[in-house]
Amino acid sequence: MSRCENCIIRQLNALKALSKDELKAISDSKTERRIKKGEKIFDENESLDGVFCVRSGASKLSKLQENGKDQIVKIAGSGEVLGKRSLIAEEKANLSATALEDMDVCFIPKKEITAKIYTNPAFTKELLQQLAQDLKNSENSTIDFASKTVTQRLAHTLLHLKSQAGEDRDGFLSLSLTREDLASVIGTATESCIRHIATFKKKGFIETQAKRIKILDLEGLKALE
Amino acid sequence: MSRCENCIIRQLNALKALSKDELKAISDSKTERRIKKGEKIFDENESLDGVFCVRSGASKLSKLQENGKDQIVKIAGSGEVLGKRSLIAEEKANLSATALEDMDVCFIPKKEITAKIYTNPAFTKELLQQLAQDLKNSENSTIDFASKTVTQRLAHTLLHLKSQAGEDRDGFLSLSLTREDLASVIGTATESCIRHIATFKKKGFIETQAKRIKILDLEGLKALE
DNA sequence: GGAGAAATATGACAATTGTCAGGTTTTGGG
DNA sequence: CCCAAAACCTGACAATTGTCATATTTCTCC
Repeated sequence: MSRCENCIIRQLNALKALSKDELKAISDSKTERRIKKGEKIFDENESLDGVFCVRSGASKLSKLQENGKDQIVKIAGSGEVLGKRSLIAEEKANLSATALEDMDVCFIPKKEITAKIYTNPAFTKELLQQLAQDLKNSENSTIDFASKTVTQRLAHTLLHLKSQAGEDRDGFLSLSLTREDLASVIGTATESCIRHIATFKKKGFIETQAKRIKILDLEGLKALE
Repeated sequence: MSRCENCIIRQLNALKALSKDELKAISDSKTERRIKKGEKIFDENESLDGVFCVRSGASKLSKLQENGKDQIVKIAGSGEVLGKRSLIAEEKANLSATALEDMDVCFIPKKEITAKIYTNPAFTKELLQQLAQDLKNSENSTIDFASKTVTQRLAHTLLHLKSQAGEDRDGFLSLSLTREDLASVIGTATESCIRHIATFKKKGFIETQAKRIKILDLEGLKALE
């Protein structure tokens, strides 16, 4: 069983502001969970009594639409704390979280977090700043959807996936989404997404091998977004 | 000169968590500003050393796009605290704020706010919850742009304007945006927006008088969104 | 109140995106 | 390794949205 005090992942989120003793308390009350690809971590409208700290693996945060399609809002990988917003707002989850790969997450009960918000100013500051960043990212994402074309959003998303999840030793994006999920991230129909990918291939910007994508011309993609 | 202690507007935002003494301190250091329709309150990339509490009048928060168009992210009216996100993130403004009507705002210097974040837990909690709400709204807005049609977004925006700003005695929306601004809120071309408005008129959902819009069939619009 | 500017409106057409239908390839479990 | 299911891909066409050109109406301010 791993200990929060020794976990490097916490450097990536607000938990880094906690003292060794505080981390020990969290460590004692947390539970580790292994989540298989495709499993849900939590569902929209679910009451969460804690947060999930992602140790490894990527997840998607999405919301089911009336037409039955799942609209992805964000891809969240290691270091992210899922359920943070719901915990702070004291509301049910607005989005559901689903594993895109096998994941290791730690569940930290609500009381461990809320207690510290009012007693550890450094932690509070981190939380506020994290929310402020999330808000900026979300606003910028809204702007992209409102004013950019599918081509631009695809280029942007591929570049984002490269910097967020990285590449494997063959140069392919480490996180390969299905075309359906990629289309949802971009906010378009699966077929439309596939066609734009085909265009990018023809233009030499990318190369694919089954669902995997390799970026060949970074500058070319940057010029598009 | 009005005093924060007596200002009812603060009930609408995180400032409501402050004590009378804290409000007095803020009141002494704040400056009131009257902003004319069309004027900018602050610009994107500007360093803000405080926040603007809106007493009256509506504003738009927007970001200039490469194509020269302004993408509106949000309409902010009385009670809203503009610049909050930048102050917390300790960053330059991500969006610019422009008056849509004549406005009265109070400028509150940064230090008045930051000091209280770590000393008044109730205020901190309000701030966190406000950011969490903003984040949820922004995420839901992203979802709408990513998955809804222009018709749906227009219907939704009209209903939102009605509940946010209300109607005048003739039943017209109190806040009348130009078609260009309305199009930007919706994320479409001005002409497209105008055409959808014409369609709504033909169907009896709304009525217009110059730029002003009156909602005739609330249920009809709700069914569309 | 009138002139000029700005905003609103409409037509015609192009470009983009969505949908449906059908194929092919890939994947994962036994 | 094989087979069924899932994912991927393509074509054909429809629907939506964007663009440009040009009226018409409304607003502004002198």
